[in-house]
Amino acid sequence: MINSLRGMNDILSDDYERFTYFISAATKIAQRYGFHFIETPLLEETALFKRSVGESSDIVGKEMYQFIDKGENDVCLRPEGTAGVVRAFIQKKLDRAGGIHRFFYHGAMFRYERPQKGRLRQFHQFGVESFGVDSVYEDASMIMMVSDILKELGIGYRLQLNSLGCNDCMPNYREELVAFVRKCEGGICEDCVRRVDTNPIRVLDCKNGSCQELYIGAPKLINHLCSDCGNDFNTLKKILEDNNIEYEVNTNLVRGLDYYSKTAFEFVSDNIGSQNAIAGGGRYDRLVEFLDGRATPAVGFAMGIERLMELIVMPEVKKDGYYIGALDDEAIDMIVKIAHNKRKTDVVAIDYKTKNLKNHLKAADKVNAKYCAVIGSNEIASGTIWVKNLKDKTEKTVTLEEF
RNA sequence: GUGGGAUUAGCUCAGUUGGUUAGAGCAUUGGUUUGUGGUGCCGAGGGUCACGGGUUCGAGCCCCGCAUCCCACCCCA
Repeated sequence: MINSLRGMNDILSDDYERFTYFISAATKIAQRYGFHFIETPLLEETALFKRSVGESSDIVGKEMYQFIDKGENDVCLRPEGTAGVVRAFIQKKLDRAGGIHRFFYHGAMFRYERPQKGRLRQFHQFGVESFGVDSVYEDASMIMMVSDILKELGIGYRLQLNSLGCNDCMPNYREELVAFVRKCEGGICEDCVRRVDTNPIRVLDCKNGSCQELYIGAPKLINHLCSDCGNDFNTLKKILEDNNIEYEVNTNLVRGLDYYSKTAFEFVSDNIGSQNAIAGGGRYDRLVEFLDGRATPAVGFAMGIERLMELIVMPEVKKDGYYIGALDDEAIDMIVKIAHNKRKTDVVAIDYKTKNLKNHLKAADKVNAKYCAVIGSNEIASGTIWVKNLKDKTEKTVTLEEF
């Protein structure tokens, strides 16, 4: 027997119901915010991710499905969605066109990681990207959109907020932090030693207790923001407060992808295990230029659909459509024909075998039909069909034309 | 990539110190004396005990390997 590859799931039955329910709810809300759908390829040139996500990140450094195709191109399955959207944005010359462009997307992403709960090798994200708006109000609007989507789905969350600073303030801070951590060397764990070189801000997030003690006096980025970044961060907090969105400032919050600057946020859930980030995003004003486009401010977020599916509170399934059954063999051909006609407008389940009325009613319940319609010898003789409303339990006999 | 746990029917799980024919609930399916259900009653089907080796007279149970899932690290959505 051939099984699916490790970390790659089939989505069907109840899972599929949840999956599509999420997509339709998120799509509806993204459209209310003025976003339009974009579909980009699953396969892209590897260089796209090396330049955008960054080679120092784990995602690009060790988790990509990368290979050389038959045309000798170095390609990989996309590990995230933003890079492809930005590439499309530039390729279609929308950066030159100017103005505001807002997109949403959803689809499969691929990362070669060790699977665990909430972490798959092929997983699905829903994301949005907004180009051309440098106002922090757009950042706030992203957060409001995530909040609206989660609310629509009945999902509780905690919102964590941080500012990563910009080109003016971040590099100085980074140097200061690296200098501080280097003084602690000897006392810190192996991971932190490595992080100093790869992604120094991550040391602040270390789960090792003894490292944390050493970092108590570490410089905080939030205190080193330039006036622009500081003002924007304060404005953002005020907008969220005005709109009744609770947040906590987490000065250790870092996005794992290199392209983020200024606003960074993450929505976490306490109910799905250690892989608890259900949505994350932020501003990436430098990325378009970095990928050879004309400098364009941008902000976006992505949500992990599989992680959210566990948390979605599904609406109650309503009884719908018809079940049509035959009490006598002679009626079978009749119900097939009736069902064929009825299916022009309604969901219709039929049984090809005769049953007694009791079993037909049972079967109608099983498929969650609203009406159970049955034809037996009485109905054949009079050219009628017996119909029972399974919800209010009323029943009537109508002519076939009326049905 | 590192460490730990699990794997028995479609699903959730029992299975005694290694001993005849591996069980339950739910689900499926049939019937329930002549046309009223979702919640009665009776029956039936369904298992190479994940896979591959080993120990033993004998393995679902013990040992080794392997795969997958789960948990933590790591990373992130």
